Amino acid sequence: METVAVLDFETTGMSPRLGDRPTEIAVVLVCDGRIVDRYQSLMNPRRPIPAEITRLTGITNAMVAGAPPVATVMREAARFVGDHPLVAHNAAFDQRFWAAELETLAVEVPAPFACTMLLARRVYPQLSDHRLSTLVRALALPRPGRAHRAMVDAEMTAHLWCRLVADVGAAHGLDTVSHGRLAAAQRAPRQQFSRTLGACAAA
DNA sequence: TGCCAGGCCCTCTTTAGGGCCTT
Repeated sequence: METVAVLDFETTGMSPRLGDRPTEIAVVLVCDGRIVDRYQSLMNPRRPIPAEITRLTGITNAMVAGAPPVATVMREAARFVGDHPLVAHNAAFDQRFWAAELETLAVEVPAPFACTMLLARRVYPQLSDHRLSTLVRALALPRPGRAHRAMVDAEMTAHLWCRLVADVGAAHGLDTVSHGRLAAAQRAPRQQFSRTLGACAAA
């Protein structure tokens, strides 16, 4: 049975290219439709957290002042993820920080990302928007705590991933829906989503 | 000085523009 690693970052801003860095990471391992392991840590970004981001996440400069350095936490997180394929909501965002920080540590990042936001746009086009909070509410998924903390968002994304796998399998008559199949189909044009899934199934 | 993400998607498009989504 395939295991995937669902991750979520809290950061000081939107772009590592502009100097933003992670303040917290959470990774949950999902196998056979359930969470089987968890990793979570605050980290010290060595730059101030803007007030508006503290208001959003609740993570303060005082909270990260005593946290381990980013490099230490990222090495631990990379070991925890191992070779498992990755999943995130709006994965382009988390992938940028994942790649940027691991690149500075000379750690290879071979695992591909699947994006629950791109997939949700394909699978639930009737919804008004595809924010994580909207999807959790619309699909009646578990909400384990305050949103915009890494572990809560990672767990909500994990539940969304499991629901997507189940719904795609049921809608397309597939016994198993792998990470690779969904990652390949998530960027297909909307009209070709089903055909791409079928092609991946036949391959 | 003033501005600064970026990839995807839709449409009043495709030689472009703007909304969505993450913090």
